[in-house]
Amino acid sequence: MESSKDKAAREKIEFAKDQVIGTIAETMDLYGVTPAAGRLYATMYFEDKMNLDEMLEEVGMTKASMSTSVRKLQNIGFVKRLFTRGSRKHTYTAEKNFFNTFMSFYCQQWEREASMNLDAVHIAEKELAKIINDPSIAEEIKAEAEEYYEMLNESKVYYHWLRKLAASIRTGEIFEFLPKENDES
Amino acid sequence: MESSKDKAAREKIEFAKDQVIGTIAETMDLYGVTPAAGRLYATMYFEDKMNLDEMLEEVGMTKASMSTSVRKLQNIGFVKRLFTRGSRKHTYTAEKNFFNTFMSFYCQQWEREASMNLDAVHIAEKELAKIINDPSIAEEIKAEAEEYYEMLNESKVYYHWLRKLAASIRTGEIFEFLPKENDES
DNA sequence: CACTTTGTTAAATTTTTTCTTAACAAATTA
DNA sequence: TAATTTGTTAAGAAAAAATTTAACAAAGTG
Repeated sequence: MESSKDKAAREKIEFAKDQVIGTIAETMDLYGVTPAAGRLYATMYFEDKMNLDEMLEEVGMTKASMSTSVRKLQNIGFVKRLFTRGSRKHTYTAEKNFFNTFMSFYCQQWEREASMNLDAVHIAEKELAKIINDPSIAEEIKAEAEEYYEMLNESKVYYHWLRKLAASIRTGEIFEFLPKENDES
Repeated sequence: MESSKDKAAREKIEFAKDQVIGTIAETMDLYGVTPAAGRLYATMYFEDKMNLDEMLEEVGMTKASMSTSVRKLQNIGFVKRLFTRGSRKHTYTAEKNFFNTFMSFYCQQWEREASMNLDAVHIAEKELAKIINDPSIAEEIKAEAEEYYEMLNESKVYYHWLRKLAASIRTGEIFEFLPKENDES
């Protein structure tokens, strides 16, 4: 039989894990996921791999909820499906390297922001250019169109920068400028 | 009287603005704000300055809603209060430089993520260290504690990197590595 | 200092989101 | 191929969030 010291130690380990699981789950709202998905990822962080039945056991929610949560986590790159042959159950594993989850999530997010807004800016600029280049339009109106055109043109600098940032994170180039370091400071 | 060409031009300008307002409002969910706050910021983006009454006029929502929205936008650095003397009304202006809104929002967010998780990691590591350094505990349990300790220690590299990233954005250093550029590409 | 205007907050309502129940589809096994 | 297991999806229930109404507080004005 296990000594009472060992039992206490196991409890300490669970306490330590729960501490981290709690904050990860809490901060997962930053990644736009539901509480269920947040708790699931935080739980999986300490597990090698899990299938749906283990998830509902550990997290204490329904299978449907785990199914949708795990798919959401896959979409943002926090969880990967493992292809295990000879088993009906699907197994998943959490991405435990936070640099990878960071990259996956923010690059996706920034790409969405940049492309959506650039699309809108292009459409708007085309309309404004028509006005600016039409000699028969009143000067006052043209001036307004020019002002907005200049604003939108300026905003493109930002969206292109956002894409460059995403690219340099994806390629890992950014770590030449901002290295991953072990030391505190 | 204004010519019909000029009227059409004004409409074109409104169309162009609405195109951009629409997508900004739509992508504002990335910044964790309510639809009301999103629409408000998008509207303010094309205005020099606004007071609450102008906001509810333009956005078409209640004064209470504008009041809470504008405060939320202030918190994340998207809107600033202007101190106008000699008027009872509060006036606000939108931050129109997206580099500044980016900086303000993400630095705040990343600081929250880093500090919350580092706190939890420190607490957890202290517990785990007790087990690792206790000679009377079973090896199997110690091994587990060591495994988790190593994971958590590794995760600190990420959180420190996140803070460095935030710092280099705040100081503007990052633009030496990733310059703001005017050209497409 | 009473009066008016402006902005905030709390309570109630509406809307949206999240989660569960339950029916269904897909895949595996016997 | 029938039976069983597993995972998904749609519909409904529960919970949470956003917005409005309305009461209140704060600040400026006459």
